[in-house]
Amino acid sequence: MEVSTKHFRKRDAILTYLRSTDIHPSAEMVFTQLKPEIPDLSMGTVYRNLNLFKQQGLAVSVATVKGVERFDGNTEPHVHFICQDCDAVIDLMDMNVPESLKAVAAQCCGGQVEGCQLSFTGICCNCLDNQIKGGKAV
Amino acid sequence: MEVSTKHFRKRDAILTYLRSTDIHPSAEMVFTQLKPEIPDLSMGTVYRNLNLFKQQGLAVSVATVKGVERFDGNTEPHVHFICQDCDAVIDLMDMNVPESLKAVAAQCCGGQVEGCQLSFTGICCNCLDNQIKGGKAV
DNA sequence: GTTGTAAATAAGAATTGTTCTCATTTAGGA
DNA sequence: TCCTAAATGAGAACAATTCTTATTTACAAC
Repeated sequence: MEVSTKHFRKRDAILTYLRSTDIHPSAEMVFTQLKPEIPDLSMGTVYRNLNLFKQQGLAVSVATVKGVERFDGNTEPHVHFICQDCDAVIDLMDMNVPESLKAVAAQCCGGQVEGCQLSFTGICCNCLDNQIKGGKAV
Repeated sequence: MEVSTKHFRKRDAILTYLRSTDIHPSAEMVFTQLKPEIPDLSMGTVYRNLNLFKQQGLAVSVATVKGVERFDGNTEPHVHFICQDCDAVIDLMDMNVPESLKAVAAQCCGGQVEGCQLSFTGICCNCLDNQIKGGKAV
């Protein structure tokens, strides 16, 4: 009872993982996650398929954190919080970007607006806790 | 009538250029711009000082476009438009991020919000024009 | 002036994230 | 079985960035 043919097993595994997680993984995080169950997976395949998903609109690049691109299988535009300490990329699902802004942006620049991205940076609650409990002076 | 001592001439030149332009240059763009007037400038110095400015809050990193970090000497939070065709990063000065959003974000994630970034992607007016005039099919 | 010290720098090596190349495997049709 | 096109692994190649080291510079103490 195979869900996917052998031919696309890796591609499917990458997309499935991307859709199942909310950690907004980098290519390497995807690789590390899937390697144990797919021992002959290679980084090339991960990058190749992530880029393919971007082209096809099955995934988006949500941020570049310390030089590393982060991906999201949730292509609905939503807001992110990026922790400067642990590099976590966290969904702020309760917030949404005012749809009206896109129209305003188009007017401002006179061009054709296709996407928008709102993200906050700071220290996430976990890292805040650790800083206090661990006595790590800020 | 030297504005800066010889010791800081390069650092100052980089910051001055960064503040004088609105093209949101990459490290290489800064280098290329200043090299003619400062022939012995090196890329190491550009990167070193850009990172220093970021730490000191004199500059910010506004985006990573096709793997290349882009800088801004204007540290006031404002909105950007990124052209997917020519990689231009353009200020949308008429728009501003609702200050209230930051508070909402802090509530959402329970962490400490320090900055926020709103950017739109699409095709800028120049590239739109070129596509039409040049007859380049999309 | 000379000496000493710390910061700034140039040059290029090293590192790292990403893309490319090419030989191999696989699927599916003729 | 043969053929073709797509997917892949492995590692080379590439590009952006950081690191290393020797040199230069400013400036203060002598």
